[in-house]
Amino acid sequence: MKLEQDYLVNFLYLVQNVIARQVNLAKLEGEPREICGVDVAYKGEVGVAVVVCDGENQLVKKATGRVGFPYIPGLLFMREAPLMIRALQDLKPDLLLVDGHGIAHPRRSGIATVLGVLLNIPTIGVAKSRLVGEVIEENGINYVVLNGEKVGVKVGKYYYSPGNLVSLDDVINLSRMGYPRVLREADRLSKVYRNDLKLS
DNA sequence: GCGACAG
DNA sequence: ATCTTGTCGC
Repeated sequence: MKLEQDYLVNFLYLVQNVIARQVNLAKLEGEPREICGVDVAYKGEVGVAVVVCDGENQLVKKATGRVGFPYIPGLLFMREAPLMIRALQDLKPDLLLVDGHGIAHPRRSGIATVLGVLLNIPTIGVAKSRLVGEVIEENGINYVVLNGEKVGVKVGKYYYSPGNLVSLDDVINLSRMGYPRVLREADRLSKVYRNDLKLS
């Protein structure tokens, strides 16, 4: 599968626009009790999604499967969201951190937003590099501005943006706590399981 | 046409 | 993301 300029891309853009319209940027209410992080590692065409959670009972869940969709900037969700959803299974975290952007996206529909809307849970996107927007400093905060609107913040080398059911302030608060442990663990474990793959 | 472009 | 050697700095 190597689509490039297909009608499928336009269709997926339409899907993202519909999802973006469902986003709710209301402030998170109360302290999230269970916070999870999700990431994916690959071994060729096979992907391993890992979810790591903090809270009452810490837990790790994973899902493995062949990934048939290619990586296309702006359509990352098509490549990784399916496996991430499988790894999450019936989990309903109070907050899910996703490796990638939220509304700091061309159509305000990054993978964190897609997961947040589809699963109807609070999500925040944490990316290692910029996809869109410009970074503008204001009152000591480096905002990611898109079309004149603040859609996220940059702290160090990381970009944080709302996925769904969280406010920009919630995102700023999280960004001030350093790179999330659950994400670092999800990243580490996904690679561990990836390496243990074609063996045991 | 050219450059940019999450993972 | 993944591949992949050596090198710079704390």
